[in-house]
Amino acid sequence: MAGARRHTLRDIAATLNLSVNTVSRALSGKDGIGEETRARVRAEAERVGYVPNSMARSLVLGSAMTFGLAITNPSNPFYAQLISTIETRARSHGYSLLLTVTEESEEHEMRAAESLLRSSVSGSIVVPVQSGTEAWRRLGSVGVPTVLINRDLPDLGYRFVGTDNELGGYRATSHAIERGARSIVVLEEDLPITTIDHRIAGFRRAMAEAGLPVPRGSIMRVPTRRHEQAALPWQPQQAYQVARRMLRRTRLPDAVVAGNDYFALGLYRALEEHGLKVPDDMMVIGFGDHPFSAFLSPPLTTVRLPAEEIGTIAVDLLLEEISGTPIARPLKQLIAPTLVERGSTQRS
Amino acid sequence: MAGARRHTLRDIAATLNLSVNTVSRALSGKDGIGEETRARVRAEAERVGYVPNSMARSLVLGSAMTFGLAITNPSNPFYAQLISTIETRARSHGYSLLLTVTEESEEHEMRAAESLLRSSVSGSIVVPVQSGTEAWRRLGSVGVPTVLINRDLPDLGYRFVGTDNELGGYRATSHAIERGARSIVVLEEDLPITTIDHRIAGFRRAMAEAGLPVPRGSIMRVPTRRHEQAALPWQPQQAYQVARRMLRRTRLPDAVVAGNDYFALGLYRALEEHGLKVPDDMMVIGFGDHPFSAFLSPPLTTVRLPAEEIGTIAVDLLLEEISGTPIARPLKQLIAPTLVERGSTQRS
DNA sequence: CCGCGCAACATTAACGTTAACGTCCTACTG
DNA sequence: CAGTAGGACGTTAACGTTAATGTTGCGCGG
Repeated sequence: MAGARRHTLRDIAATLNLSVNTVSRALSGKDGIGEETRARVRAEAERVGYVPNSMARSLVLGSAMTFGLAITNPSNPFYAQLISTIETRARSHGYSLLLTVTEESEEHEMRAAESLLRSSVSGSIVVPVQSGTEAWRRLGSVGVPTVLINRDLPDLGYRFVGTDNELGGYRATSHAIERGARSIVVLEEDLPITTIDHRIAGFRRAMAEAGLPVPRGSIMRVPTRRHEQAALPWQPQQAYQVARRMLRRTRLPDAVVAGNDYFALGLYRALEEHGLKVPDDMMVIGFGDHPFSAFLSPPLTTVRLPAEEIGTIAVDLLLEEISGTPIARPLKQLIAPTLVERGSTQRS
Repeated sequence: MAGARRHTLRDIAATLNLSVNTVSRALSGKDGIGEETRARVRAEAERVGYVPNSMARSLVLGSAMTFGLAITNPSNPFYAQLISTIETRARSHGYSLLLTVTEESEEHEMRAAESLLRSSVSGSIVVPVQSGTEAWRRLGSVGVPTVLINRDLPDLGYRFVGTDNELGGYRATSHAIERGARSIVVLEEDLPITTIDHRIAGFRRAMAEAGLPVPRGSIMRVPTRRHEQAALPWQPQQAYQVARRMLRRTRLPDAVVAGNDYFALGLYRALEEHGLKVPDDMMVIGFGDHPFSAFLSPPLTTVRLPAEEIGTIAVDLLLEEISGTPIARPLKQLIAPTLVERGSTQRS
């Protein structure tokens, strides 16, 4: 790891007896440069392994060619795929990705926003913790294009791309009803997040349309304490315990709609221990279509979230906003999730 | 998203009738500044919402206070946790994280290295694709401290932190033998990666020590075509198909050691379809301890990889190298994985 | 043969910050 | 009371790049 100082434009200019500006223009392909000179500059740059200093470049250009991405938890498969999609798409347009992990903590979120601000990111894509709007308000107020994904912060008036969770909840529930369920329980995370509220709203709508009652106890909350285990995705363990509590009831539901596939997994175990068969004794529907879900026994019916689409649109929105083209898209954009029907709702 | 220009030190200096330098020192907490002046500066900075421009700062300081992280695939749970750990630890030391996704492609890797170089990262943590060393050689040659994780590139002589995969393979295999297995098959990914080779070497050592033969066909390869589905983790589907091929053999193994838990999952299905019970008819051991593995039926015995430890050490190595403290650690560091014994190897 | 225009380069300034060095004034020492 | 130390601030330069503006010299038309 030898500390060979990096070569600069000045170095090249000096060895070739040219001015710094000439070298700059030669390398950046601008005209007003003789072909022979350009070739000489290129050769020398190649020889010494010249790498432009993008900090100096950003400083003078006012743009860092970097997008900031604030994610609550990369171990959530949905967010992992978002990271992949966003990074790849951003890079294909010449932008780098500055990643911040907020761990569902407002304090981390503040630091993350501060960090993105300092770095003068050209734009940022944010999954807000949704416990406060302060952190991200400043980003917009200093003119950093910001797109919220997955969870909205309506107060800010930012662009938003997310899943139509209401529709997801509705489709999952309707599907269960179609397959014969009359009494349905929802197993949701214990976080004050709009995505969850919307899913529950969709559940209620489906039940109402079918004329089915939603008695007390239909919505069960799984305590997830994300703060303490930030690096881990939702633990099936907590859902398992809540499910066991549910199984002590005298009247059991015909179906359970779980807030994510890990919850469904915990439920699977509780049911197995209790001697109940999926789907004959109880149907199970998950959310997220995690990579393992298709291979459970029985394969899990689940709502597939449009991660790729959300990531792609988010980047495109930033690009359009930066380029100044008027954006012919709605301010808030909800992508419909699709229900993947599998064995856990397929009664024989 | 009003384009309010960002305030600079000069703005503050102007309104307070001070010099830029005074303002700078007041805010950065250096001495040689009157307490009253410092308070006035702080107040004004607060009032206008001053945010230091880290590009200008990096330019003059020569350090961007940024680490680069090159990951092949964030959807791999192991890498997802690495990202989490590394980001959090880096941030706690004041460093931001520039993330690049290489998608197991040498071409992407070249671009990633180039990008990190341009950004003058203070250090970088790299999971190499291992199809070539060229991309990362330059990083070191211009003095960027670089730590390889998970996969080594011995030619480069860089620091390396990874899992002791040989030991992992050995422990998994020994465990199966202890539990009575005599004929064992290994299901591994079809990539030319040292981690896989080491796991297989550990397998062979355990077999040899137990005096067991390793006939042809003991190592089965799962084609994974990562390039085509970069955003997805390993698909159980491919392992399932390979497993079915295996089940057509006349003599079946007593145990299968899978290269990762997704493979084990595919195997579970193949076995179930074939009417074979885990673990009584065949034991299964996975690699990675993915979050779902403890909740499979039966729960999967698997080798837990030390993601947190690797991420932490990698960041610490960079910090030490940057601070110039002599590092009292071996150049190559292998962390021992731990075997998590669960139901899939627990015969009744 | 004069002057104009243009190609090919050089010079200068600027981006926002930090570091090294200057300058002033006050207060203390002998 | 002269000398000086040091606190409080200002000035200057630098980081590496790009953009705006100068400066040559040469060819060409009138």
